[in-house]
Amino acid sequence: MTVTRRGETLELAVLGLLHENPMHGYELRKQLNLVLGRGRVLSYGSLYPALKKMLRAGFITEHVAAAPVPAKRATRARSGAAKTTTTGAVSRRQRIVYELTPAGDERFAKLMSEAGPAAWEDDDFGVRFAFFGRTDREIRLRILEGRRARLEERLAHVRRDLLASEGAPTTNSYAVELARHGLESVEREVSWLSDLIAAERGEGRHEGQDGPTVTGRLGKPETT
Amino acid sequence: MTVTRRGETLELAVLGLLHENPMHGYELRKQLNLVLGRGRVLSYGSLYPALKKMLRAGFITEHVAAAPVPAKRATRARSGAAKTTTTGAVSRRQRIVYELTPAGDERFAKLMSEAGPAAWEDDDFGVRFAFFGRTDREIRLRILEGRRARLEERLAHVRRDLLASEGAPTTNSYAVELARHGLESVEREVSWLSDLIAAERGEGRHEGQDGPTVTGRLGKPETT
DNA sequence: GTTAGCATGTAAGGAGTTACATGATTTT
DNA sequence: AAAATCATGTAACTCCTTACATGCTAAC
Repeated sequence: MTVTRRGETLELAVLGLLHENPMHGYELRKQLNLVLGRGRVLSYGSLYPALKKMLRAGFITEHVAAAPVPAKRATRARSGAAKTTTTGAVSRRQRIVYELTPAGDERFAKLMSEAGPAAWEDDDFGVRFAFFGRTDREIRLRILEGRRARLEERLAHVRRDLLASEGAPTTNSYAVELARHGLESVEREVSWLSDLIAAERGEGRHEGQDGPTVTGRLGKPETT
Repeated sequence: MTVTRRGETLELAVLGLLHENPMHGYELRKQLNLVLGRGRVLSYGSLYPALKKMLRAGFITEHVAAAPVPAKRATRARSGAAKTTTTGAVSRRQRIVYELTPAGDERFAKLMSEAGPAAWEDDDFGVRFAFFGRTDREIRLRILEGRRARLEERLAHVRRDLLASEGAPTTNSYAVELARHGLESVEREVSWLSDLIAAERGEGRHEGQDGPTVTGRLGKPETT
């Protein structure tokens, strides 16, 4: 019925992340929080059932794995002395690692290529953007431009309502200030998008091997 | 059980808006979209049931009213010539106007004074901020500071996850850029809050009659 | 030794969306 | 004449959160 169903967003995000590398739930969630953005924090009550569903659908597989030795600190804390665990290797905390199946891979590609109107909405956009590394430039541009148009539409709408509300008997300055601030941050996102679009277009000809097309603002600030 | 229940946000927003002036559903929704912020658009499927619930609770009353003459355009378009409507005055489209009862007034005051942790969350914060005009400075400060702390906590969390993800085998530049952009806009909100807090503190002594305490950034840009 | 973080789940419930229904009025 | 906007609702459904339940491991 509906062109692009809600709820596929989470699925897409999981597929995308697992495509990069296998992960267990707990870590997956942390990555999802970044990718889903807006400071949203996904609950386990959402994540695990979703994973189960994807398992049933055959998009992912699970297998129990031992957590790798904590690396950094492991050098010092208790050298030999394996407790009393049956297996020779120190039985670490168990975790369930999820991995993409070929079917999941296909599913991911399919969802990514369907860049319908839902892709310009907040969450969906964030997820699709996060996986631009594996998206054709044509689609990248479509999404970026669609998103920008969507935001501009939003701006127009809000500005309109804001003007209308100024005619009201009681003008609430705080509400106006709030709306103004909101407007400003949307405007900022629009210009961010414009930069990205320009960069994407600029790279047009010599497009090729290296991942991200962004140049202007990208790059880690001062981390080494 | 829970300190401040979800779902009270919409109720609070409606109470606050109706406190300013009576309104019908359609208009209420527009105002709510401003106050709820983030470009969220509330559906009627949420609004009307909520209003019904508040009616039952006795916080608001409804009464049918005729829409006022469209005002602006009415001056030119057809001067005298009232169509053929039975009533002397041109029978306008009917609308249901909602008004606050004394009980609703009380309810609003009560909810506003309970500025618990829920008040620093996105939606709740926006609503409370919008009604700062009728909030004590003490509470205003508590909310502003709580909100700022909440955001800073969020920042720390995201930055932590971001660093951790950089150690991953596959570093996804787009995801990083997305997170960076998100971070930036949260940082901007923090400084906005800091300005507001400073302004709020500055006005400390000669606090009094005029509504908003904000001075630095407020004021319509170039409208008139 | 206690707190904080790691790790995985389930059940119940709520809040809100979508889709459906319907119709008047205004603007182009 | 058509399209947009105004205006009010309901029913089904879905996604997600909250609260519960459990236990290991690292750091202070």
